[in-house]
Amino acid sequence: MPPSDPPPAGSAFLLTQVGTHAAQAFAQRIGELDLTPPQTGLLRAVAGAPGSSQQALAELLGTPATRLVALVDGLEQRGLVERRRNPSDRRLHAVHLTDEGTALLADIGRVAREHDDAVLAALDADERARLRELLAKVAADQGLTPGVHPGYRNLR
Amino acid sequence: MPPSDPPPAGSAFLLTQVGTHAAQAFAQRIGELDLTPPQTGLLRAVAGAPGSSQQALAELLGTPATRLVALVDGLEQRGLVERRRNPSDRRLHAVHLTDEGTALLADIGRVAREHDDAVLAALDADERARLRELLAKVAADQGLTPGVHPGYRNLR
DNA sequence: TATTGTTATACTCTATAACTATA
DNA sequence: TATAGTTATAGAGTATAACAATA
Repeated sequence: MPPSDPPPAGSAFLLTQVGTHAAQAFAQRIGELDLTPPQTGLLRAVAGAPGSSQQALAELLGTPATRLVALVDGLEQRGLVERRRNPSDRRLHAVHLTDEGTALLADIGRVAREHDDAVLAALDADERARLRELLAKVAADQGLTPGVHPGYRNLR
Repeated sequence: MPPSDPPPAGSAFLLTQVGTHAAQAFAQRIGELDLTPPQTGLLRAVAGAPGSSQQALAELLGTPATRLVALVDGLEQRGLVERRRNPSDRRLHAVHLTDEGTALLADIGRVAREHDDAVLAALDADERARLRELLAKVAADQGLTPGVHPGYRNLR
């Protein structure tokens, strides 16, 4: 008998299973801040490239511009981001974090670290580092943009 | 400078990112067989426990019974599964694979292996085994049912 | 009265297409 | 005529609740 049988459903199934679980757990946890995962991703994107146009953000996240409008609407109504018109090209809406948005981003970071610890509770520091290495290798090979969740991608 | 900085977004983010990508890639691939991921999961569940009632399947997958009705409907119309009434308790509908369903399951296995290879192309055999180990450890700790995708779970 | 399965309905999320304003 | 953003509309997927059949 070989030392270990081939996995019943494949490693990628395990990856999907655990990844989906992690996504659901994060959604629940970030819900405590009254945020959805897409909103959180947008806040992060704006923080990483302040003043981007909505077109640029849509391009970065890989989502239709129309979806971005609704997302920005929600965050703007809550005072987390603001649209600023560009005087030299009044078609553009530059999106910026407000002070409140910046403050919330710190809370998001804290929640994300708690989430990280909870999901990876079974692994020690070395194992987490090893997992991160392996996943980073796969992510790079698969052409994933660092920090951008593929849930925005238009698949049709 | 320390040997490695803490990850910018956390390892669990990477897990979610890669896991979501894997799920999307699988959805696309299994679409070639005119199946959705939920349908695929149900076919596997029926294969693993033939003759289960719809209630039992719903319980196993963690989904409302009403959703199962629609899923079984779709697969039954395509001749992949069949409902058999239990003569001793005519409320129950035992779900079984048809011959066609069994044949399709073999195709699903082939597609799943191709998917596995494509997603994990960046890793050699040892690395894949290590990744599988780490993910299995996390999955067990997080209480995930082996072989059952958490996408069915009712979260509200 | 309890349980299995079904149907009816509504809600959320997202995409496609038409529209407005600026250039 | 082209581009940024918006609004209107429709579709897929899923949940909740009411219902029918059987026990």
